[in-house]
Amino acid sequence: MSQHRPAGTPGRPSAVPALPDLPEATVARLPEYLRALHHLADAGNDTISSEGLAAAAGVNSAKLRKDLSHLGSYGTRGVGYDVALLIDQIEYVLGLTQRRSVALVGVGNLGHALAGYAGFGTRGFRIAALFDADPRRVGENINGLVVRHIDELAQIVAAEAIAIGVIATPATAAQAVADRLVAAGVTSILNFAPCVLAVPDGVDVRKVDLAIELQILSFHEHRKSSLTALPGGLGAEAVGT
Amino acid sequence: MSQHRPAGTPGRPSAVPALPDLPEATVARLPEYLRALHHLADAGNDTISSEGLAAAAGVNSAKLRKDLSHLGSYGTRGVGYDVALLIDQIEYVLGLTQRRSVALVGVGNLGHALAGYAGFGTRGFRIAALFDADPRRVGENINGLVVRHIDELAQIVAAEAIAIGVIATPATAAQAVADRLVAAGVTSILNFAPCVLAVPDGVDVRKVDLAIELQILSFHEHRKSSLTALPGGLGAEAVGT
DNA sequence: CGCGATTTGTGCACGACTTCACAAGCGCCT
DNA sequence: AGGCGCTTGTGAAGTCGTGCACAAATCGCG
Repeated sequence: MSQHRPAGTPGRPSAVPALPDLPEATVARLPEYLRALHHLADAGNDTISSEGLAAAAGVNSAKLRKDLSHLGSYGTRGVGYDVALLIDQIEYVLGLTQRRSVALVGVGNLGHALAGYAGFGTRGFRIAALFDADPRRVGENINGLVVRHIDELAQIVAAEAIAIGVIATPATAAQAVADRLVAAGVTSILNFAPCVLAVPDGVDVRKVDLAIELQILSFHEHRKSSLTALPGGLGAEAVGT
Repeated sequence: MSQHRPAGTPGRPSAVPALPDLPEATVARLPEYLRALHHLADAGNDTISSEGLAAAAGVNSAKLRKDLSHLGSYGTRGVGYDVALLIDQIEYVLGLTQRRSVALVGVGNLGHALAGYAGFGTRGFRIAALFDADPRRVGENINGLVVRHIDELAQIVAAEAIAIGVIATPATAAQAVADRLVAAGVTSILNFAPCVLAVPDGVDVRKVDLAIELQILSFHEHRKSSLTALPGGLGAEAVGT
């Protein structure tokens, strides 16, 4: 991760709250808090205690308080947190105050599903363009978006100021696609292909590999079954993340 | 996680190599090593150094050696690791020597894609049954599997000895589905619904939330853009995981 | 106005994970 | 046989994350 701190962080005019550099573990949990908060808000809650929010997000309450304290002091002792205010704060920190456009490359099995996934739209993102290398898929209309040929990628990414790319191609094509995305100016990539991507410094990559998740569960299954015939409960819940 | 250690671990007959209790972080990386090893094997490599494998898996070589050392000593100094042997060892530890059956609940947008995803089959898993609550979907044939009504879940999970369940339903249905899976005997759940699941001790849950991944990337985008006009490179690659 | 109940924010100790650096081991070449 | 180069396996130090426990702060009530 980046180590640089903005030179003038202390004593700034507070016009913009300034991004504190959060621990990566905290960043990974903020979206979960955000989801829980929206849920609470829909249920009509105006305030929520750290205990309550922690339960809704499935974490320890001390951890939650520490996470939120990194954003600043937005709770009231004896009362709890203002739900609406906290939502605003987290959305600001996560950069969700502006809807972010993403480019989705690879409209196969998984790509199709992602293109149609409503959760992106409701949580701050807009799929701005679909690409595929297969000419037979180009022109297809998915959810109101037309699939374009990947050769148009650079032009459209630039025109729409897209900074995030999603790769849902086979692993063999993923590196080439990543290279094209980076060349077009994308600086964050979500990779669903089961392979490691090499990208320049300054480009962030996150990977989601569905088979890996199952293999991790398989390990725990294996472990449990090799422990049968032992007295006492096993006690395992919410493995890893 | 489980704290119990098998009472008789030291001095066992070594008929079965015995599962060492691995650090969770190591377990999460083993599948990645496994994928890289298969790739190397396909490319005709018989042995591989920790440096080489680490590069292929996108990790630090010291970390890789420590991870593998937890499985036992399967490398040769001055030479490296025997690819085939290491594949066997990792597959054994992950419990992939037997193909594991999984039940997939929810055949919507995402469920469809998962049902058709070839990566499961090639990496140790078999989708043994599909379920949905919507009668209009029941009976549909996806990839050679017939969608069944969720009321049949208990019976089929028992009959096929299914231990792993995948939830690809809307968030509103996820907890109810999880309860039914657990009641039917499933002890590991992969949850794609954006919500927290409550399950009894002894049941493992892993969660994949696509929007959360994007939100984490969004944070880093926000951070990068608030750092422009600063001298020097930013340097960020392979954020978290 | 003061007191008690409640809840946040945080210092601190602990544990987990990472990374460096190097001794020990292995094979090859002479 | 012996030495040299390469690579593993691991001690040790450092970093990061977690969770307890409590002081500080706020509200409501008598």
